[in-house]
Amino acid sequence: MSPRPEASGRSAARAALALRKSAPVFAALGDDTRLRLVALLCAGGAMSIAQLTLGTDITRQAVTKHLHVLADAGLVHDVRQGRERLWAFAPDRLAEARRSLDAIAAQWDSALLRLKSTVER
Amino acid sequence: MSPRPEASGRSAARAALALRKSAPVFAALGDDTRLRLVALLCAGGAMSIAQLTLGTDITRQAVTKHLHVLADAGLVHDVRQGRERLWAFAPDRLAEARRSLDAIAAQWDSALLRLKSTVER
DNA sequence: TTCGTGAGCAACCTTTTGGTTGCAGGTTAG
DNA sequence: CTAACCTGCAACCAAAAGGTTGCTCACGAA
Repeated sequence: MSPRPEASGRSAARAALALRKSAPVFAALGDDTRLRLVALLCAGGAMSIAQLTLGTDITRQAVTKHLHVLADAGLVHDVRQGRERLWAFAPDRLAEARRSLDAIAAQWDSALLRLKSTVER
Repeated sequence: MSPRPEASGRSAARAALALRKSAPVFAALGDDTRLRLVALLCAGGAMSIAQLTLGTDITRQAVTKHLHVLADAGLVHDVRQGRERLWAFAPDRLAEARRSLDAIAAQWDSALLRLKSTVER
């Protein structure tokens, strides 16, 4: 009876917790500048703050703040190297967020299926 | 030559656009209350504001504001019915956001692969 | 018709956010 | 050693976000 399609039980509660845990990640991604930073670090490997500021129209300090927001959300981590500080993408939290969205979508699909079967009955 | 694995060309630019488009969706999901609302509407079908306020410790007005934020992000839409107004989940934008996260993850994986092959060479 | 209920609108308040400027501290190249 | 460069910290500011209260309006049932 385990693969039963979500009877509002324990697994739903677990999903809700995972969802609440992903909220800060979504909040961190919900900004153009930060989303761009994530994409950059994701494609180009670790970069310094100065490099990340290049190509932006905001101050280095603003970029620093955004990086800290991303770090607090666990999307990014820093490595000190000499006089620079390199920032790198950290994939774990984003994977969690991805699973959360998948869970929501799956819940929607199953709700649609239930509705359809109810109508046909 | 179309399914070439991302040579930083036109398709990358298209992905960047899709990403920027998803930022408002992530911003809308980046709040505990709204995430909970989305999960509710996703599982339970359309609901009125009064119903959605039940089980929350905030005012009906606050819930209304959150619903408007979600509607602006395209995650939810409303249907007027008599004196009530029902809110329902709208899956399209969330699917787009999901694809955006997938694209980021894929970019990360391919970057790792490139790095690995470079090291081995 | 009248009363109860679900909703809209507007004003207001506090906290957070996104951004800036200015200055001080390490590090590395010449 | 010294100058150039990358970074950190703190103060400050304007705008946006999250929330509340108070009032009004529309609908439905009795």
